[in-house]
Amino acid sequence: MSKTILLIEDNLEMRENTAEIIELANYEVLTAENGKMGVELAKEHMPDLIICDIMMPEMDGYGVLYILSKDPKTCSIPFVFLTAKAEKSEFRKGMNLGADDYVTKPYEEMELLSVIESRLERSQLFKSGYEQNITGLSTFIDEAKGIEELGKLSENRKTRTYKKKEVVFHEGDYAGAVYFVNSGRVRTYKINDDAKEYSVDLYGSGDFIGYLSIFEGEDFIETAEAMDETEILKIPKEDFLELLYKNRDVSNRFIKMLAHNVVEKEEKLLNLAYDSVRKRVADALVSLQKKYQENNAQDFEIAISRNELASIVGTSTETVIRTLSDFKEEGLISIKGSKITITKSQELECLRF
Amino acid sequence: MSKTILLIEDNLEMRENTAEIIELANYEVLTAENGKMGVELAKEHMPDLIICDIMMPEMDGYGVLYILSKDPKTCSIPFVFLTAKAEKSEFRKGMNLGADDYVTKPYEEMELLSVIESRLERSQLFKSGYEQNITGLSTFIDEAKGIEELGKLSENRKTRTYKKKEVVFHEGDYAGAVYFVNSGRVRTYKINDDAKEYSVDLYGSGDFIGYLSIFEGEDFIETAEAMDETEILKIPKEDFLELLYKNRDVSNRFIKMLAHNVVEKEEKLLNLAYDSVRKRVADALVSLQKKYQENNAQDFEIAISRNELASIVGTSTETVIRTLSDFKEEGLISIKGSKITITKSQELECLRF
DNA sequence: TAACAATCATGATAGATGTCATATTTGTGT
DNA sequence: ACACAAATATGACATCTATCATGATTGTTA
Repeated sequence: MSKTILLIEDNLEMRENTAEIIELANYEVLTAENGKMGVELAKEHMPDLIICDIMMPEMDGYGVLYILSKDPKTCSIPFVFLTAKAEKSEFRKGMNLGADDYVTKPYEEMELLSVIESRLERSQLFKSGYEQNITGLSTFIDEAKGIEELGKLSENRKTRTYKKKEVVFHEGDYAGAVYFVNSGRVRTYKINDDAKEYSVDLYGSGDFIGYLSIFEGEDFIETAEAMDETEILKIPKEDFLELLYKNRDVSNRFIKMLAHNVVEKEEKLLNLAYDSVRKRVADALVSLQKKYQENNAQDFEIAISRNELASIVGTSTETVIRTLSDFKEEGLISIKGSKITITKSQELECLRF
Repeated sequence: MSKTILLIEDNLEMRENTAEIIELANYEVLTAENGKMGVELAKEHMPDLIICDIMMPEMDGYGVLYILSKDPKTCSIPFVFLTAKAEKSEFRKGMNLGADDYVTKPYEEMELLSVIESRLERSQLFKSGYEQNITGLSTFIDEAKGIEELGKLSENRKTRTYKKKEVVFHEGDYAGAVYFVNSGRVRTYKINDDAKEYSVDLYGSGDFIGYLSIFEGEDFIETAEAMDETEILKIPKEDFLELLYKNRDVSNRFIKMLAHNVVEKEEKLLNLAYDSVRKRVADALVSLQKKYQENNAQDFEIAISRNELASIVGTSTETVIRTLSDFKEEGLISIKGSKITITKSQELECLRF
C-alpha cells in the first residue's frame, strides 16, 4: 500500500508542481492550500508524512507544526518544511519547533524525493505495536528489514545465530547493547527467589530486545533466550540511543510504544490477579497465535513447550498440561506432539470459566 | 567542571577569534589546524563537543565527521559544522553524514554560543537517559517541578478538592486532561469481568495521573479515586503534551519514567505469579510505607482499608485480613483500628514464606 | 532404527486461597 | 454519647493449584 503525503502550500503553481513530482514517485498526495486546511486534513487522514510551506495566509507553517505536535495522534508524523526562506534564523526556528527536516525552494526533484524517502523510512522504524493491532507482547518494529537507518546500524556488523534455548544475555550482564531479532523467536524472563521463571515478553523478527535495561541501570534486568534457531544482530547502545533521540517523530513513537507497554502489563496484572489458570492459558494461546501467525495462515501450529507456556501463564507446568488436556477434550484445540493448533478460536477467546 | 570544546579550523585568524569567543563563555577549548590533527585530538581528549570547518587541507570536515562517527567512542560527541558554504547541497551532505548542527560564517557570537549551548545540553540529556538512577515514578515530577514550564501550567488554574473515595475520573470517560496531585493520595484501578478491582498504581503529591490513557486512545483506561481528602489540579492534555514535547529535557525524562514503569510492572507480575499472598502483603506494606512516609518519620501509620490493600495485593479482602492478623501475632506489625504500623520492617522485607 | 533423554500426561494428595456466613469492632454523624 | 453503617475479624468449607510420583509419548542422536 502506498504511503500518503500531505502537502501544504499556498502557491497554486508550486503546489501542483510538487504534488506531481511526489505522485510520480508513487506516493498518494493530499494537498491543502493553507495552514488551517492542512491541520484539518492531517487530523482526518493521518498521512505518513507532512510537507509544509512556512509563509502562508490563514496560518503559517510554524503554526501548523505547533498544533500538530501537540496532538498525540499527529505528533509522530514526520514533518518537513518546504520554504524559500533559506536564512539561518528561520532554519533554526523551524528545527527548534521540532521539524524533522528542511527543504529550501527552489529544490531539485531528487533532493525532495530523497528527503521524503529517508523520513518515511525512519519513522517506519518505531511503528508502535498497537497501531498495527498486535495484541500480545511488544512488537514495536515491523518491516524493519530493508530500512535505511537500520541498514546503517547493521553495516559492518555480524549477525549471530543462536540455537534453540541458547541464552542471548543473562540477567545481571552488563547492558552495553540492545539486540535486534532478524529471524526466529526470543523470550525474556525473570527468575524469582524460588527459581521459577516468569516470561516477561516475547519477541519475533523485527523486534528490539533489551532496551528497557538501558534506561534502568548498568545491567540487564532479565534473561533473553532463543526459542528457535534465531538470528540476532547486536547494536551498541550508543547507536540505538542515537537513532532514538535524533528525531522528534522517532522518539515520540518510542514514547507511545512504552506507554502501550505499560498498559499491556497492567492488563496482565489484572488477569493474573483474578483470572483462573484456564482463562489465562486460553489468553496466552490466542495471543501467541496472533503474534506469530503469519498472514493469518490456516492451521497455524503454536510451537511452544509446556514449560515455556507455563512461564508465560505464570503457573506450574503440570497445571498447564492439564488445562490443555481439558481444552483438547472440549474440542477447542488439537494437539500434535508438542504443537498446538487452535480449532475454535472464538470460543477460546471468549472463555469465561 | 567546564565543558571541553574541540575547534577544528585551518584559518589562523578565524581559529583564534572563535576560540576566544568560546573561552569567554567559560568553556575549555582545544584547537586543531587541520582534519587529521582534529581526529587525533578528538580520540585523545574526548571533548564534549566538536566544531569543525568543512574546507580544510589534509582532511576536510566531512572526512573528520565520517571517521569520528564510525568509532563508538567518539560517535556520540555532538558535531557542528562551521563553514562559509551556505549552499543547500553542502548543508544536506553534512546533515546526512550525521552532523548535529550547522553554523555558517560569518556568524554572530550569540548564534555560535547558542548552538554550542543547546547541543551540549542535548547530549547531556542522552547521558542522563541511561546513566542516571531513577527510583520512582514521582521522580519525573519532582524534577519537572523545578522546571519553569510546569510552574506556568499550574498558574491561573484552580485546584479542586476531592473527598475520600471520590472518583477523579472513570474508566471509559473521555481523556481530555491529565491530573496533578497537589496533596493527598490517589489510587487508580481496573475492574475485571467479575467486578473485582486491581489497583494499578498509587499516587501522592507531585504525581501526574492519567497520562497513559492519552497515548492509548480517546478514553481513560482506568478509574482514579481519592484515598484521602485530596487536592488535584486538572491540566488539559494539550498543555501537558506541550510541556512534554516542547522541551527535550522533559521528554527524555518521560521516556525514562515510562521505561521504569514497565520494569516495575514486570516485577509485580513476577511476584503475583509465584509469591504467596503472605509475601505480597508484606511487600505491599513495605512499599506503602516507603511511598507515603515523609522524611522517615517514626511510628508511621499506614492508613489504608483492607479492601484497598487487597486490590493492591490482588487477593480477597478476607485473605488480607487473615494475613495481617498473622503478622500482628508474630509481632511484625501493630494494628490500631484500621491503621497499620510496621514494627519490624527488616523481617517484613525479607519475608520468604 | 534403536536407545535414551526429554517432554508430556495423569493420579493422588496437601496446602493455599476464595467464598459465604456471622460476630465483633470501629468510625461517623447527629 | 448514642445509634447505625461500615469495616474488621474469624470460622467452616469448597475449590483451585502445586507438588511429588510414575507411566506414556515424543524427539534426538549415534
